[in-house]
Formats: sequence, C-alpha cells, structure tokens
Amino acid sequence: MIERTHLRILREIQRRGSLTAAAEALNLTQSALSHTVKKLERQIGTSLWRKEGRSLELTEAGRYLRQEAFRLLPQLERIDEVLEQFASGEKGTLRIGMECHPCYQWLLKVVEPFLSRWPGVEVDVRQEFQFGGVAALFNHDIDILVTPDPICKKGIQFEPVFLYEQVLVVSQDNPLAELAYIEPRHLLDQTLYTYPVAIERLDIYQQFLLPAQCSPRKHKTIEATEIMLQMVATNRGVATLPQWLVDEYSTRLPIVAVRLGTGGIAKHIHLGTRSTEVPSKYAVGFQNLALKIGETA
Amino acid sequence: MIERTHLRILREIQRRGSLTAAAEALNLTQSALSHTVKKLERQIGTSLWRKEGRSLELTEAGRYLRQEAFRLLPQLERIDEVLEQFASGEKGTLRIGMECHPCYQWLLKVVEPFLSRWPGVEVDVRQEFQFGGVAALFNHDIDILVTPDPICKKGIQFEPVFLYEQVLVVSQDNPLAELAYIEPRHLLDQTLYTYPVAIERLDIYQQFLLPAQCSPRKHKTIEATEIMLQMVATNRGVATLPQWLVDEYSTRLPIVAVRLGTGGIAKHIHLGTRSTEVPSKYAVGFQNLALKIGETA
DNA sequence: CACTCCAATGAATCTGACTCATGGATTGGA
DNA sequence: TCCAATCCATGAGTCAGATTCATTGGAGTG
Repeated sequence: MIERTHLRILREIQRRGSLTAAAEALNLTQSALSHTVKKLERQIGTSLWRKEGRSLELTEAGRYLRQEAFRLLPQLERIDEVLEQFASGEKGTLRIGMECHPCYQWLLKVVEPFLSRWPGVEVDVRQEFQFGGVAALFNHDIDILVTPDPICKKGIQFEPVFLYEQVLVVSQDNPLAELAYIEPRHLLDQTLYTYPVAIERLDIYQQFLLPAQCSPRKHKTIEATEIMLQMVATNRGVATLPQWLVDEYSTRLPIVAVRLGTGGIAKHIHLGTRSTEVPSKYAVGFQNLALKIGETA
Repeated sequence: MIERTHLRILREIQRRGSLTAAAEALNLTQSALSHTVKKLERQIGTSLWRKEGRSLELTEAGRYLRQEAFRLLPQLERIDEVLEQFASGEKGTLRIGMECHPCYQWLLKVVEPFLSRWPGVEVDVRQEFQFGGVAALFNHDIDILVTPDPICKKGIQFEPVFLYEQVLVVSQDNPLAELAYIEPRHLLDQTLYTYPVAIERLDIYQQFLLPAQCSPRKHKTIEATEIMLQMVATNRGVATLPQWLVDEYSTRLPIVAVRLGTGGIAKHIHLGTRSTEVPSKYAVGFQNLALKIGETA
C-alpha cells in the first residue's frame, strides 16, 4: 500500500538528486530513508531505483511512481490547506434560518458586509422549517436563527440585535394617515394585509386587536412585501410592517407610517444559536456585524 | 497531514454508517478507530463528526474530507494495481536495440506475437547508439540487443536465436544468376549495394572479398531495403542480404539469390542481455518467442 | 592512493498505533 | 419504566515498526 510518505520520498529524492539530501529535507537520517525505501521495494515486489555509480537512477516502475507523486502530492497538500481554513474559521457555510418575513430585508444589509469580510464563507438562508426554527437549530439544519420571537429553551441562546417599531402603513389618501396614533377601533372598517402566517404570530392581533377585542373588516394575506405596499398605496387596505422598512419604500410610494397605540409596538430581532457548542469564528463575526448594523440604524 | 489511512477511515465510516462497523471492515478495534479519529481531529484543529444520538454525523469539514477521500482513494488504489503489474512483469517497456539493418524485418515477425501475448508491455526499438549496442545495454538505454556480431564482455550475455545464410542478390538478367555459387572475382565488374555501415561490419568484405583481395567495381550505400532491391532487380548492381529476406521479395521482384562461396556465409542473429540482473518476465518471453520463431523459419 | 560522497546494513531505541477493559449515552422493546 | 443492546469515548498497557547510531563498502576525484 502506497502511503503519502512514500510519495514524498519519491518526490524529494527526485528534487534533491540523492537519498541523503532528500533525507535532510524530510528531517530524517539517511539511514531511515534507506530502510524505508528498501522496505517499500520489498513490499511492492519490484525495485524503484538502481544504483548507478554512487547515485540512484529510477527504474520504470519508479518513474511511474514519481509521476504519480508529483501529481497527487499537491492535491493532498491542498486538502491540508483547506482543512486548515476550516479549522481557522476562514472557510465554511453559515446557514441562517429566518422566521419573520420582513427580517429578510434587514438580513440583506448584514449579509453584504459579511460576505466581503469573510470571503471563504458561504451563506445559506433557509426559510421553511418543518418543526420550527428552534428545532432546525437543534438538528443542525441551521447555525443561526433570525427571529423576532425568541423561544427560550435549553441549549439555545438568543441575543437581541435590532430594535424597531412595528407600525401601521396606510395610503396618504387614507384618513388614518392624519392621526398621531392608531387605536384598535380605527381598523374596524379597514382591510388588513399581512404575511401568510398564523395569527398567533402576528403582533397586530396579539398585542393590539385581540386585547381590545377588535378585528378588521377583512384580513388578506400576501407573500410579497412590494405588492402588499402597492395595495396599501392604492388605498385598498392597510398593513403592519417595521418602521425602517416603511421608510425605505415611502420615498417611492404614497404611503405613511402611523404608530400603533400610544406607545407603539416595539420589536426586537433576535439571533438564536446553540449554546452547547463553540460557534465558528465567522458565526461570531456575523453576530457582531448584526449588532453593529443594528446600532447604526 | 492527511494520510491515506485517514481517507480510508472517512470512506469506511461513510459506507458502513458507524465507526464500529468501519473498524471491523478495516480489521481494527472500535477503540483504535476512535483514538485515530480523535487524534486526527486534534491535529487538524477541527472536528469532522459530531455525535448525533448514538451515531456520527459529518461536519462541514468532514463532508469535504469525505468527498476528497472518495476522489483520491481510487487513484491510490490504482497506483497499487499498476505497481503490482510492474512487479509481476505484466507491465513495462521492452527497449530493443538493433545493430543490423535486415534484422529489422526479422524483428517485426517476433514483435507481432509478442505484443499480443504481453498486452501491458510497450516495445521501444532503437537503432542509433552513440557508443555501440553493448554500451547501450550497459547504460540501461536498452534491455535487449539484436545483433549478428556478439561482442563478449563481462556482464553481457548473448544467445543465438536465428541462423540464416547471407547471400548475393542479383537480377534475373544478370549472368551471375546462373551460377551455382559466387566467387570473389565475379564481383570485380559489379556495382555492390550495401547498407550505410562501416566496412568492418560488412561480411561480404570481411569474410569474402578482403581475404581474396578483391573489391567490386563500385560500392554504393542505400538505407532502404526495398529501394536497394529495386536497383538490383533493374540490374543496376548486386547486394548481400539474408536468404530469408530475399525469399520474401523474390515473388514480387525479378531477383535471384546466389550462394557466396562454396559453403555460403552463415550468420546468427543474437540477443544480448545484461547478465548482472534478473530480466523481466516479458524480456524472457521475448527471447523464447524469438527462439521459437527462429526454429520454425 | 588518500579523500570525499553516497548508499546499505545490523543493532538498539523509542514513538505511536493498537488492544483491552470499562464507562457513559442513546435507543428500542418488554 | 426498566432492561438489554448498541455505539462511542477514554485511560492504561503493549508491541510492532519507524528511526537512529555506528559502521561498512563502493564509486568517483584530485
């Protein structure tokens, strides 16, 4: 069985021209190399060198093996390098799970500087979880969970990275646009657009409408943010979105953000990670970037 | 440093699904494998598996290494195979040196069955030697020397493989064609064609003309046998060639072979080899084939 | 002929790969 | 829920084989 050392010996003897010099290059004694070579030749049943004067000349089998050595050794060395990168945290894949629709817009802002800071790292964003984001974290399907609803559980830790206010978006033409803040009853005759998720996960219901035992005239779900806002802009209904997200669209669309209730609805984007293991360098780097961007926003 | 065993472990754990099963497949204890894996992980500084329940799941670095294992191991195993072929004598290159021009025709008859008998062996025929065929044998430039003039020397052995008669070739129109045998004086008014080699190596001079102190009217050299015989056929001159070679052309060309002297000139093709080393199986096979074909001819 | 360079070899040593014995964790079934 | 089975981890001890040391012998060189 040809081992890596054998290939290295072949290559080094070729490069240095003599067994003695090769031994030195390999940090071995001449004797060690001679023994190893003899053993290899005995093992494979054919000689690889023949003595020519006081130096060595490769046999045909030896020339074949030398050729393979020069071909394969760089590949093995490349493996070492790549593994080193994995070990140092320069290389890898960061799998990010998303549990809130608008978070995606925010995530894009973090991913961009992240990718240029960590050129060896792939980013993989997943949004559909059979058993929820926390389970996906547990199963190692993702490494970081982006969610506004941290579910404290053993082995999982959450860290808030971005504070924002959830607001009502209405058309400039909507009378609600004039109000200082919205009360639940204001929505009684409005059509409400939301992302298609369970009502339990919609803050507008949980923190605003249900406590006041109100409900909108109609509730429609839309997947795409852009289209949802176009519906709002043309005064077909109202929607709830993060303040910062509305700001981004309000220059292009005739929409207005209005506070929900007197104090507004405050939300935090949290990053969830497994607390049982040491995170990769780049995962930590991602969290730091997320925090930094959360502060400046 | 990734070693071949590491790659084998990666592959076997993948194939068998568990470390214990892989250990069995590799003729090792589960403990040995566990130790080796741990050591490897410590060495490269990153884990390759993580415990998932009671089985192992590859990490990203592990998946990378597994992929490389499945890519590289077959190549290493191929090397083992090829070296085995070299060792068994199924594979290699037989380098044949030629010292006589007409020998080439004879050689072709041997090479053809040789190539089909030894499919893994390359044949390399060389004809130009700076310091002669024997030196080429010594320098390992060739493995077998085909020559009619064995030069006994220590470390080289010769074996006769083919006996033939050297004859004079003349046109059917040439009066010499009627003779039972040629005497030296018959060539005094003939043009003699030979291959372009030193006169010392031409038997027609050494064994026939010079002893009788005769020489032909003209001596011209031609490299190609076919053209030489066409010159002879059109009665532009005469030539000396092996009997068997003339026989092959005499059906197509109006030429006749005539014995040189009363007893003729007998020649042997010899095969020279190095006596200091064990010849490869296929070299021995070549000699046997040469002998067999020499007998049937 | 002396000297240098290089490889081969035998004996001694020492590293590290492997085994043995055992424990802890997980899983499936009674 | 408990038991048995399965799987991996770990520490201690063993042993083969890789390596070194010391020496020899051959082949060029001046």
